[in-house]
Amino acid sequence: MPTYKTRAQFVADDLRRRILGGEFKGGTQLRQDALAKDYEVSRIPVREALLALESEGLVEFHAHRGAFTTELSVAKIRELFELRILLETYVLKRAIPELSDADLQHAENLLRQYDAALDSGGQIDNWSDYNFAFHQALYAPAGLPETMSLISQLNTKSDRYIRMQLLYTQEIEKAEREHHDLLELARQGDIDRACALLEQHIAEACEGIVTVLEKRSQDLQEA
Amino acid sequence: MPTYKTRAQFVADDLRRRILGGEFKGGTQLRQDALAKDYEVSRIPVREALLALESEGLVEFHAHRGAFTTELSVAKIRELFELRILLETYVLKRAIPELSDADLQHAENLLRQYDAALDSGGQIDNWSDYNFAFHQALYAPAGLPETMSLISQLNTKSDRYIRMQLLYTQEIEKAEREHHDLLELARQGDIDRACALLEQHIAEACEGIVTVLEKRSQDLQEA
DNA sequence: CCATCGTAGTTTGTATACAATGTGCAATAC
DNA sequence: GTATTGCACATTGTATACAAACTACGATGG
Repeated sequence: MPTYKTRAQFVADDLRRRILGGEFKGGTQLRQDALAKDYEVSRIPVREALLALESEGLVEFHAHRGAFTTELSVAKIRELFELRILLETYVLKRAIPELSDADLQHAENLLRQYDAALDSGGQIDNWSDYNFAFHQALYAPAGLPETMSLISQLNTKSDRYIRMQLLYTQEIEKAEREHHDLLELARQGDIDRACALLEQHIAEACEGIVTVLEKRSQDLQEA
Repeated sequence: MPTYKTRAQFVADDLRRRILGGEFKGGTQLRQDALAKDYEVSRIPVREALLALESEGLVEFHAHRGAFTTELSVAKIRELFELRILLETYVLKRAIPELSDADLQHAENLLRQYDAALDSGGQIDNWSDYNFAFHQALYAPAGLPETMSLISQLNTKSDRYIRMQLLYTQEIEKAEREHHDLLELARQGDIDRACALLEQHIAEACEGIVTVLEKRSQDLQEA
């Protein structure tokens, strides 16, 4: 918890937002000089920001050639989502027996805010944040911070594609219903069915993304 | 695969080696100026190296206060090793059906080099590298690069403690025998027993480390 | 005597300037 | 006409210099 935010962190946060928002197509070079001008800082904090994003898997550095935004293949996306299933069902299983009333209340509050935001016109921009916050609320009581960190990583990497899917399909309501069901199963302490639902929840999101990607690459070939 | 090595990468590699080698006790501050003098470079590449190590979990940055080497609690070590069991048995299960004769030969060659190095006086320094290379040889055929990357991360984080354990106990020969058994089970395609052995292999290493750590902290309290 | 504030000194964070490397185009040779 | 070489330019990587923030210690007030 840095009490103060350095310029490098500020640039990193904003660049992450822009990349995840889809502003740059995969493989585009991020010129340090241009970004430095954009943010009215020198290239040093920009470099540091890019290095931070590299460690998150959002950009790749090639020595003396610069930073390029990464693009995931369908195979890697499937792999990421398989990992998410493995890790997230693992923590959920550990978390459910530890869930306190306060934890459940907290998760429910998140869902309510969420529903409210949906009704007042879909704010897709920060849907990902809400989404992860809800999952985190269910997972955190397991008391496995390292695991949570890995899950967070995986979510960041796949975030771009989740947003893309949400733009093309109307999956938010479905995900939302599943979230309510998941919370209910967690409340009942039904570990097996909760994990099964979670697995399905993630797997279907994956398939949705792959479908969109393959459709889009077909469109590109036709054009 | 950078064709050329920048100074930042060189410093990062050497610092990683030093940290994992136990040169710095947990929580010590790494002063950029001192390191810059050490390596006869400016502070810029040193900063970048420290940032890289931060993303690997070996150091922590506090804004305007600098970088400190991290120290893992027993709870976090247990968590890391649980994650290793989860992920490594997962890839092993996927890898075994894909293992070609060449893959098995490669793994066996690594074991031989390893045995030879052991006989000619224990080279603990690069034991970790050999160790990971062997495991990687068994896992790689699964064709799951993202998963391998996570496993590699977890190994890096726990590496220091593995070395420490090896210094205090004579576990290398035992690990080595288990490696031979693991290879044999993989060759036979016995997924269940191979995964069970792997799980035991990792879990026992974890217990060994925890034992050493708790003994050491007792010694410190007495002193 | 303890707490709080201010100041000096140290260390980090960032800007500017320079060096090193990669890229692309043009000129030349075949 | 094509391939190769060399040079100019653009971009990254690093050094130096400066600004900002934290720490520690002592002075001042309660």
